[in-house]
Amino acid sequence: MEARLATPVPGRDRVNRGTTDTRHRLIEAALVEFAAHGYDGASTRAIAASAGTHQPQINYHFGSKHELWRQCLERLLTELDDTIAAHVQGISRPDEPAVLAGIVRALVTFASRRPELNRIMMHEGTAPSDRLAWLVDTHLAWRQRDLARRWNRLRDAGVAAPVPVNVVHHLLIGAASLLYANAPEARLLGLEPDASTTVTGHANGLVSMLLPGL
Amino acid sequence: MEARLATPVPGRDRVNRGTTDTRHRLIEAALVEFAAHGYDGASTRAIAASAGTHQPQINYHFGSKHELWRQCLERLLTELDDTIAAHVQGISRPDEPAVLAGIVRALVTFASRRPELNRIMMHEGTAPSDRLAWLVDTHLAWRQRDLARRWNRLRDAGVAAPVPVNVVHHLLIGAASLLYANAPEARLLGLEPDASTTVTGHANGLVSMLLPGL
DNA sequence: GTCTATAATTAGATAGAC
DNA sequence: GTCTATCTAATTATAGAC
Repeated sequence: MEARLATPVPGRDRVNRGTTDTRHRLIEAALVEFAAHGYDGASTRAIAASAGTHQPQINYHFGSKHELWRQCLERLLTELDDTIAAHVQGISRPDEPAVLAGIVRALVTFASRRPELNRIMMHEGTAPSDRLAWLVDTHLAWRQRDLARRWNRLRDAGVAAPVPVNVVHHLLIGAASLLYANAPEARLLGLEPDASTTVTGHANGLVSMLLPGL
Repeated sequence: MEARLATPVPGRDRVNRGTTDTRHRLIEAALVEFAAHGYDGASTRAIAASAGTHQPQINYHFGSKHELWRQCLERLLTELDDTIAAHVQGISRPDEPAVLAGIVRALVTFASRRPELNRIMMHEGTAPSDRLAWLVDTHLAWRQRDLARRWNRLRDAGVAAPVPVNVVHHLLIGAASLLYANAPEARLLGLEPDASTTVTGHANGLVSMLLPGL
């Protein structure tokens, strides 16, 4: 593993910043490390250093690395739901096609602003584990079923592209998020995943591909 | 990291299987481990055990974990090129739209049969590293440029969907491969990424989405 | 609640017998 | 070329001072 960070709170000793503040900084630092290097590749020392504190704080505040990871995902999925809700509420005439278009735009927007969720999902999805089983049972299954129901109705109505229901979830998530999940790679290729023109062009193109009858 | 494997060649001692045989078995085992757990998460001990040999064999045959990883990618990318070539050669009238359709079908087919390449790419693309820089320089950049040129011509001809060139590479790869890269997740969701009906439906749907004017 | 010190385990790489 | 034994460094988690 490449060297990354080693600054363990320079100078100040035993600063009490309150429990919620340290917890939030640890979660924010952890979700970035988990996203960049995967669960096994992320070290609790690097996370603590990035949060400006020391490694044993993780076990004090969360009990274990696993529980810290779990709370990172709760945070990220809450933010995703907030983003989707905001996009869907801003629709003038909310019929079914417009709502799905709003969800697609929300997925692209969120992936660009918070690439960490899709990065972690892509790391976890490559092998069975307790973490993956928890993710699927508590957060992924109902989302996949909800999209499948919407897709079936839109296919029947003739507005959706001829994509089978059993592949549409991963096709949509992959098409919407890989550019941002793999942003370090995209930047080396000369692309600009962070540019607002990139994101809006991406969202518009994906919506018109998925819903040609809109 | 979860426990996985611990069977270190039971019984037979110092069996000389020839250098190429052991090398091939190590590469095959390594690419599966790298795909499942990422570079940092994959242990050379687990790789060697899965290949039916011992951990120091990796350094004997490859010099380092990094070089083993590099040779895994050479192997996988060669197989990808073979798959694309086979799909493109089988086209009766090879005009530009038909060739791109063949490439798309090849990407979906290969992702389903050899999910390890896309898994490793998704792991590596989430953070800068020497490995990522090597991947982009020697294997990814020309592929992205080739697709961009094809896409520009097909957009001008009016057969391609209204997707900007700067996002089409990741949109296509993500849409084509996430279902198989994250197959362990998909299976927990009740999907069947390995079924031939899934793969052909996926490929057909993606082609008609990307090339509505075909 | 924060910090230092450290225990217990595991990592990749090397030396040398056969 | 294969195997055992081992070195050094890194990992997560814990004990206890302040």
